Amino acid sequence: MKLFNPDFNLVDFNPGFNPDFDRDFNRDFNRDGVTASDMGGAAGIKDVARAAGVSVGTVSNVINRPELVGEETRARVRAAIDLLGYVRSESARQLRSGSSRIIGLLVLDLGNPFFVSVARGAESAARAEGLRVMVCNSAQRLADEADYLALFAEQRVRGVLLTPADTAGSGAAALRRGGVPFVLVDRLAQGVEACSVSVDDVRGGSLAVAHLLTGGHRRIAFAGGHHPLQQVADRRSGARAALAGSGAELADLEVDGLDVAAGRDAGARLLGMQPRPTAVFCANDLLALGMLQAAFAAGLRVPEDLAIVGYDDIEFAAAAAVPLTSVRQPAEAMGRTAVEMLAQETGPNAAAHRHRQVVFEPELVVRRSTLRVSATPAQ
Amino acid sequence: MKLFNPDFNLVDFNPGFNPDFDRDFNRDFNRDGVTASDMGGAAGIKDVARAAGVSVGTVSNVINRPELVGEETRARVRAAIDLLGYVRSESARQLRSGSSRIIGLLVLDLGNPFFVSVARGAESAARAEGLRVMVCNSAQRLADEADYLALFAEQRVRGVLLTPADTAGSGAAALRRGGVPFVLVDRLAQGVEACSVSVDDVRGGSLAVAHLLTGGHRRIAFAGGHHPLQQVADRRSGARAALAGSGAELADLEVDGLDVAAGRDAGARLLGMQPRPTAVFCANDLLALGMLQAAFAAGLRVPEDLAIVGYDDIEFAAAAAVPLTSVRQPAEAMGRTAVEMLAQETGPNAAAHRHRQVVFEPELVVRRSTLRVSATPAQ
DNA sequence: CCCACGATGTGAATCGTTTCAACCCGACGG
DNA sequence: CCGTCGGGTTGAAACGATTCACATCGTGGG
Repeated sequence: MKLFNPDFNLVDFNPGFNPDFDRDFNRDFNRDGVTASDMGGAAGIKDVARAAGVSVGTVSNVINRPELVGEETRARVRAAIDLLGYVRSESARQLRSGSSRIIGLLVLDLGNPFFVSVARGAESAARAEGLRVMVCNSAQRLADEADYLALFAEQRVRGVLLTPADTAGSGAAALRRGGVPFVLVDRLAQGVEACSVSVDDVRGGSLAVAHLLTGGHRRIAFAGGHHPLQQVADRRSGARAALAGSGAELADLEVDGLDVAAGRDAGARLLGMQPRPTAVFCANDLLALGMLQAAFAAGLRVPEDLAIVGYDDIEFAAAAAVPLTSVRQPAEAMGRTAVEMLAQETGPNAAAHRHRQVVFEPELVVRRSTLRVSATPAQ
Repeated sequence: MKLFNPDFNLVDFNPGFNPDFDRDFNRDFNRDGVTASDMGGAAGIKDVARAAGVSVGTVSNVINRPELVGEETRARVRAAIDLLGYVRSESARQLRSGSSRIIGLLVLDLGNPFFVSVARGAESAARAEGLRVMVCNSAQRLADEADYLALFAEQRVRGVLLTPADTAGSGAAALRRGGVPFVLVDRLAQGVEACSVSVDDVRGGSLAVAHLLTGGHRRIAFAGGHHPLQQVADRRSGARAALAGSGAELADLEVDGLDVAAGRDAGARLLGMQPRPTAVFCANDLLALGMLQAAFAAGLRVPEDLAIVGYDDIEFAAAAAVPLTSVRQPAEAMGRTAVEMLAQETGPNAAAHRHRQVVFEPELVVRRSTLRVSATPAQ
C-alpha cells in the first residue's frame, strides 16, 4: 500500500501589489549631491562623517572606542548613524584590521542531533567571547570537508572547529598547512599539534557492553561493524575489551551509514542471525532507533527479546517509545570547551597558549531498553 | 532513582611534544626581503605576482578569468600560487567587487530536524548556484533573531532566508529597511513585499483532523493551544475548520514550547482531562513524540487508547516505535526553492525579478499511530 | 607670560583584491 | 608600408573601514 505520494502539488500565485515600488524609490541618487547618502547605495562611514560634520576617523572612534570621543560629538555621530541607517562593512573592517570574528564549525552530520547539540554549545560560548559561529555540514564526505575548509580559509576565519571525516586527518593537515588555528572536536588529536575535545570512546564502548554482560547477555551484536570512522572503531574496541574473559561473544553487524535507515537495515539483518543475539550495542543512537523500529516491526519485544544500547544520548533516545539506554556524551560542553580553547589560542595572549587534549568521560544512562526482566534473561 | 550524574569527569592531559615548534618555524621573515612571501604572514596576490614575474592584474585574471591569459603565463602563475600556498582573501574580494557569495539562513530551531532538512535543501541548491549558506539559529528568541540579522547585514550577505520568530514581522521589516534581499521561509509573505516559501498550514491542520474524524474520533485535543507562532495558529484554525458540522469537539492543550519535553508535559495534562480525548493532533512532531512517550509511560496503547497525529513528518516520526501519522512538509524542497528565488532576485538579471509566494501543499502520511482498530473506535 | 599637557579631532596611509583604460606587438588586409 | 585588429599584459584607481602621527585648544604650573 502506498501511503503517500512523494510529489507535491505546488500552488504559486502572485498577489497584486507592485514589487517595484521600493526598487524605484531606492534608485540611486546623485551620489555626489548633498543628499547622496540618503538612501542610494548603502551609506558608508564617509557619508556619516559628512552628515555629522566630523572626520571619518572620529566616526570610527565613536564606533570602536567611544570613550575617546567628546560627549556632544558622540551623540551627533550616533544620530547621523541611525539617520542614515549606516551598517559597517565587515569585509572592510576585516581587511584592514586583519582579524575576523567568525569561527567555522564543520560537523560530520547535521542530521544527527548530537552534533546539533555540539553546535549549540559552541554558539553559546562563542557569543560569550564576542565571536560568531558559522556551521557547515560535511556529511562525512571528504570532498565537502575540503571544500568548506577552503571556504573558511578564504574567509580568514578566526579558527576552525573540526570533526574530521577521515581517520587520516587530511583536513587537519590542510588547516595546519594554511596556518589556520583549529580544534579537533569529538576526536583526540594524536600526532597532530592541536587542541582537541573528545570523549573516551573506548571507555564508552566498555560501559555499554559491561552493562549488557551484567544483564546476563551472552550473545551480543555490535551495530557499526568496521565503519571507517574513528569513533566507531574505538567504541567497538572498547566493547571487545569489556568482553574479555566473560565467555560471551560479540558479533559484528555491518552498517552502511550511521543514520536511522541504516539502523533499520542492520536490524533486519540481525533478526535473521542464527542464533539471534539477545542484545545489540549500536554505534550511535540513530542506529539504535532504527534497530528499535526493526524489532517492533518484527514483533519482538524490547528489552525482553532484544536489549538495545545506543550511543550519544540524544533527546530522541529518551523520547523513544521504549526509552533507550545510551552512552551519554556531554555534547554542549564539548562545543563550549572547543570554542574556549580556540578563543584562548587566538586571543590577545595567544603566546601563552599550549595545545591541550581535553577528554571527557562518557556516562551510561540506563533506561528501559535494557531493563533486566528476570533473573535469567531471555535467551 | 537517579539514573545518571549530570556532572562529567574531566581528564585533561598534555602530551610531551612542543607545541611551539610550528609557531617558531612560521615566525615572520623580513617581509621586504626576497623570501618575504615564503611563509611569513599569508602570501598576497602581490607576492604571487612577483614570484611569477607578472603583474597583479594578470594573477587576478588567472584566478577569475583564466581564458584571458596566455597558456604559458597561466601555468607559471598557477605554479606560483600553490608554491606560496596563496589563498585569496574573501574580504578584499568582496570589498572591491561589492558582492558576497554567502546567503544567511536564520532558522527558528535547529533542534527541530525539520529545519535541518530545510537547511540541507538550501545548502544543496546554494552549492549549485555557487553560493554558500551560513546557518544560524534564532531559537525563537527575538533578540537573537535581531542579532543575527545585524550580523548578516554587516557581512553584506547576498541575501537572507528567514523563518521569522514573531508574527509581527519585525525581522523582515529590519531587512527591508536595510535593503537586504530576503525570502521568508515557512511563512507566507502577506503585506510584505518579498518572496516566500511556505506550506498551507491551514490545509495541513484540516487534513489531520479530517483524518481523525473519519477514524471515528469525536473528542480531539490540539496540542499547541494558543502558541504565538503563526504556523501553530494556522494549523489550529485548519483543525477547527475541519471540525465544522461534525459534532466533534476540539480541546486546546496549551504548550510552553515546541519540543519533546513540552510534548511530554502536555501529554501528562491530557491524561488528566475528563473526559479524556481519544485523539490528539500535535502542532509538530516533537510534541507528538513527547506525547507518545507520555502515553506509554501511563500505560496507554497507541492508537487503541489514544490516536496521535504529528506535523512535519521528520525522520524520527517514522522511526518511532509506534510510527507516527504526520502531516508532511517538503522541507528540503522549501529550502531549495527559497535559495533559487533569492538567487534569481539577486542574480544578473535581478531587474526581471517579481516577488513570488510559493505555497506547497501539505500531505498526510498515515502510519500506525492512527490506525483504525475497530468499527467503533475506543471511547 | 610661556610651555607642557591632556583631551579631542583630523586626514592620509593602508589592507588585498578587482576592474578598466591603456599599452605592446605581431599579423594581416589594403 | 601603414593602419588596424585583437590577444596578452600592465598599472593604478577604487572599495570602506582602521590606525596613527599630528594638529588644535583650553588650562594650569612654573
